Amino acid sequence: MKPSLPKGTRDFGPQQMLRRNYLFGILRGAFERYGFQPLETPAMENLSTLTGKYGEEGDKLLFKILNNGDYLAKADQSALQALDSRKLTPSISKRGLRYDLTVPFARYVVMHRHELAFPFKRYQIQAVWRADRPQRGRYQEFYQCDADVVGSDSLMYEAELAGLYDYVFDQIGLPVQIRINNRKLLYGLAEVCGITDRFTEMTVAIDKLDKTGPEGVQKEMEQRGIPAEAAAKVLSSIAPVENSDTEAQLANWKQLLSQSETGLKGLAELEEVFDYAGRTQMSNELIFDPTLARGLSYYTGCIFEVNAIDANMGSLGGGGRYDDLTGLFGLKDVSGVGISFGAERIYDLMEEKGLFPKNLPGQLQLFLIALDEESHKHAFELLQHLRHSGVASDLYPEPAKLKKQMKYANALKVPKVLIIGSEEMKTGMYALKDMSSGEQRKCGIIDVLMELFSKKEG
RNA sequence: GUGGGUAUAGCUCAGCUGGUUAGAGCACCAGAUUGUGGUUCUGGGGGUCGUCGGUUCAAAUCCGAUUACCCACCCCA
Repeated sequence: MKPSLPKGTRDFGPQQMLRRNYLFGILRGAFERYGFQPLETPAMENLSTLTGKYGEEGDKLLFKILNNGDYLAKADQSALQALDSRKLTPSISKRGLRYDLTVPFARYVVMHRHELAFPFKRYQIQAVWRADRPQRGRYQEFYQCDADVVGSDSLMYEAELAGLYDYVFDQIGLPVQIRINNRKLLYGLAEVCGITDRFTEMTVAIDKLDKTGPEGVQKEMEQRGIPAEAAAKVLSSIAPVENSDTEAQLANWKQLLSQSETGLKGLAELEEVFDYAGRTQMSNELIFDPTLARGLSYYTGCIFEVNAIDANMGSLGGGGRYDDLTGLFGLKDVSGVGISFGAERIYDLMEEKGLFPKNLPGQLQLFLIALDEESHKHAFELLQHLRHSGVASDLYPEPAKLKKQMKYANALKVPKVLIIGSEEMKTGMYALKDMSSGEQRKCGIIDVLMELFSKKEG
């Protein structure tokens, strides 16, 4: 049998994993520093938890798990006869793979509402699965990295999440632009233009601005049943005003939305977020962007998106506030706000820009090579000392030919090799070789340790 | 869900309108070099040409079906 991989899935080899772990480590550290607590939920959920949460499209993309045992005996016989897959599904599958991290999180919050201290802040880094057709940068199994707060409508959290984005991308060494808008402001715009019945259509169209340009958006809105004049008004309103700062832009919008209560509320929220954010030190820019819409989503307040400054890649993360996340599970009026990091894209960009450090945590640091039986035993003892001193190290399983062992060390990409023969064993002065420069010198075990630890810090 | 592409060595791919024994680069193994990898040179191993069927004296090559993967759109991360 020929080994193969299901479509849209990937193996992550050792070199890739070291890099992924480095990135996830930065995220984990940042989440924890900002007071978010870790959470993991099962790979599979009851189908009843998942269906109906992602729209009709989403339901089609759910991976369903076939029931165990004689599932056909318990199947809906009439649906089976009629070859009606949709009707048959609930009777042969009661579980599915998680589609995102937000819905399982909402389920968790509702189930544990009496034990949790609100506001509850959690982060979650786990794989999710979607039965989408794969394409470039899109997989059926991929990781999401989310941080959410539920149980408070304080706008402090919006500013905090912007700060979290800033902190993470600063640590990674990737300059970004953090954009913020408010769905209420967009709703106000729809009110002013008289198209509240086409609000979702409007946001979906606006979302495509950077892809299709103003003409494309105009066309899209008209196709979706928005009158041409109203569409033109929407476009002129969100068009960038040259040489104007955030303050001036917000003032401008205040005038535009003076007849819309919702719109003004959105503006006031944005002002408050900027007030909080202004009291923090940020390395990246937080800018108001009225063209940010975030499509069909369930967001109801502030929304975010992050883009790399000098790379034309899609967004590296996004998020926002949703007023009634847990309502679907019967817990009303719990406001939440959260963000997500597009780890796969961030990874690709880091690779492209060479942002991964050369010495990654977890990488083997030293490889021991022994040349005869006696020195092999000696090396084995030495190895235990090195490991207990905190050096990630290894030894070839037998005193094979030096060439063979060197070749192995090279394949492992280990930065340094320690060669031990009878002479070295007697004197305690080992041959320490740097694999990239090829330089080699004799040194005692203390020197070896000093060399490795000084390297680690630098 | 709609449309397109590809399938030949472990990997990336050549192989013209059908015609001897199916090739290259990388990788692998051995030697040049009995205490030095990565670089260089020499040699070597490795393929039912995705699967099934059809056309033909003859199919990796033409035709059909099928399976798998990839790419684009929709949507999304």
